[in-house]
Amino acid sequence: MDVLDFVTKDLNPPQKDAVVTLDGPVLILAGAGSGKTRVLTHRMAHIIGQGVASADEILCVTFTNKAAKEMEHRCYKILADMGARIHSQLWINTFHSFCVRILRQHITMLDYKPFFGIYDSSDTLSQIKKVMTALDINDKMYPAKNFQSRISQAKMLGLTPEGLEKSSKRLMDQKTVEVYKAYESEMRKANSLDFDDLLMKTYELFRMYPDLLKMYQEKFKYIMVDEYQDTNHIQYLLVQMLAKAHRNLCVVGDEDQSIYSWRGADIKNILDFEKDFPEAKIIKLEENYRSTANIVNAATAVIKNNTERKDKTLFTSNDAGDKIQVREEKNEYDEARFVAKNIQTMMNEGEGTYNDYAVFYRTNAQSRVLEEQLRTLAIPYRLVGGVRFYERMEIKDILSYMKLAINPADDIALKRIINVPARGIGKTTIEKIEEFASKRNISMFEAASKACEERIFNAGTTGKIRRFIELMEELQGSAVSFPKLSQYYAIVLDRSEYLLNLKKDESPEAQARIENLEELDNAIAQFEKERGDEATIRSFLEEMALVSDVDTLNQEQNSVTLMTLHISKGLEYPYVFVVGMEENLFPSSRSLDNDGEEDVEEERRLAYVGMTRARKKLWLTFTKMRRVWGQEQMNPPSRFIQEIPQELKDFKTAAEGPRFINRYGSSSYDTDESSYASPRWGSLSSDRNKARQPSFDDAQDFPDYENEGSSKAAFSKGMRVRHPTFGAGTIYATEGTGENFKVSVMFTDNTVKKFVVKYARLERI
DNA sequence: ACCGGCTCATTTTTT
DNA sequence: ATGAGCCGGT
Repeated sequence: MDVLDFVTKDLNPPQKDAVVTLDGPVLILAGAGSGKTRVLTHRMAHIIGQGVASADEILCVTFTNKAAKEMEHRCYKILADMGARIHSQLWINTFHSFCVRILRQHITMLDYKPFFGIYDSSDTLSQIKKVMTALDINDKMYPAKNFQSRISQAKMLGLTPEGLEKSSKRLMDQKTVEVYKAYESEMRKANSLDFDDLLMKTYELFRMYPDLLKMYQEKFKYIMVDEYQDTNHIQYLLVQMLAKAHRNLCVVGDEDQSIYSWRGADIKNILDFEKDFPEAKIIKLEENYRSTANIVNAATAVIKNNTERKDKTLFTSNDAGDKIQVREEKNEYDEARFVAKNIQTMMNEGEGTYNDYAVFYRTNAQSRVLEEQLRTLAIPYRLVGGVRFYERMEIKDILSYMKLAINPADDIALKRIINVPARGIGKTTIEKIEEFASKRNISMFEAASKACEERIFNAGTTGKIRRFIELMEELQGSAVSFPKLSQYYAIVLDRSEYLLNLKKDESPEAQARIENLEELDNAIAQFEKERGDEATIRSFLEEMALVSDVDTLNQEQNSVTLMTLHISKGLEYPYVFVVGMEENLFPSSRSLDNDGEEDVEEERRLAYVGMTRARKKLWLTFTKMRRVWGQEQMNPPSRFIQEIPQELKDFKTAAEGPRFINRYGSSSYDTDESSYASPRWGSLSSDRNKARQPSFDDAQDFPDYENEGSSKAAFSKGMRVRHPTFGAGTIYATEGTGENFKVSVMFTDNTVKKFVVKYARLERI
């Protein structure tokens, strides 16, 4: 069988079209359950199988590690089935891991040291607090969280501090600019990047070095972006930038499943794709293979109420199946019991396994009651989301030891562990070190060491600090001499006396922490197994920063899944309960506040996402009364329930008193209360890696790229230069020699950028 | 340096 | 209702 037959067999016509159309921009509007991943993987296999491009000339970007892994797995599988040989690695990444991959190679061109650290949002927040202290900004009047989100928003728009300054004139923004600037310079000192930086710096890199960009533009002959409706502006810019040379950009998404505008996703990116690429081919995948007809039709009816969407209608040839079960209960306890009882009953009737059931809710707080009721009926469940593994205190602590050992400039890591476990180095001492460090413009680690030499502290304190420094120096040494990650982990646990301290403590919390550290040990073992020689301390830290949940790695117990509607995207279950379908909860009251219809539309998309997760049967429940923040509230049933056509739903109530029956116009409410009337129950490596990866310098594909600019006439202070992206400017500082010769240029708009002359296309003017 | 009580906020979550 | 984070007292 030839490649074409192989990759298109068992596909419907639009799917086939999507797999076959390789050249030019393609927009695939993929409805829920329409076989999107299948199309993407087959398309990749098609490209590789036909030999149009090799595996490493295709860039595929997704949003979550999970999606990337799944895609990679399926892609390798079909390639193997096809008998295709792959000679290089596939570039299936999340946006962030793609950027890390680029930056790991080229970040020195942005004047960072090669092994930058990655800060998660809590590290970022600490950093912002640190900066605010230095700037003497009151945390009460200006909460650090606000700055964090503003800075993040700016970065998602691709705005540097200077860019932000120009773009806005409002008062608070002036402060934001100030904090942003200082934050930026602190991050540079710490040689670390936050999540937004990963995207932003990559964008900057490509803007500063057009030749480098060109190399990647030419390398990636085909680009595919999954979940395009969730891209934010900087991601959009990156994609546009990379796709420029070949214009072989294929984006896949569903505007009806855009539920992340509140974190910067811009639905316009998908809605306006045809404006960006007028020659784009539009392919709609509208046939749903997942759900019963009743579910598909109900979801379709709901989403039809949105105005901001493309013309796309989901259909299915599946059986009608059961009607949507709409259920009213008295309060959230009864609602939870209804869910638990139904699962129990169905399980007793032999309907699937616990894994087949999922319960979705709008807010995390709703999970508690559900958990109680499931426990009461001894139904195993697992909660997805909530506190993430790597965000747990003990995990972050130990990782901070490792981070600091590798990057002594990481002040945030140092502050985290200098007195954990307690070493008698108190708040005052830490503040003094911090002050000392900022005065001399050195890292806190250096400052601590200098402070000891210069007898800044009394003998006792000096001794304590000395011991900490010695510990860290030892760990720095071990990082080199014990290259095996698992060994190193054991050393850190031991030498830091972290584990010892927990073992002394006999509280159940300490016990749980020890278990988590064991879990981390397992994760490390797993990581070593997967990566082999590449399982270095650095690659592990990177993995921990970029991979969300270790929990999902192991346990495969049979249990009911509880999660928010947001997390449910991309998943499917035979039996789904969506609870709390009430106005002001879902749609949330916030979305109703501003009378903008936009916000409600996003909630509606969320409802659509939730409903379309169900394969066989869907329950939607609401309550007459619910306790929210200690207050009893009565809310009418969600508009989304009412938007489902009468004939598709089966309404029952177990709540006495006035009913919302008229809102439904439903006549059927044989309450079936008997079974629920019972009284309520009780409460309830660096160098080795370098050698392996082809570095920027030996990019043989682009011979002229290398030579260009490298031997240009010397640049010196005061010289006027022109940069292809930023225009004219003046050199006001130079540093380094030979390959490392760098110049700082101030452009006409007062922005300053530092270039590696060898790679920047600077022209004298 | 540590603990305990107080205030406050509280959609949604990835990386 | 609940938990996290902060301030102030010991």
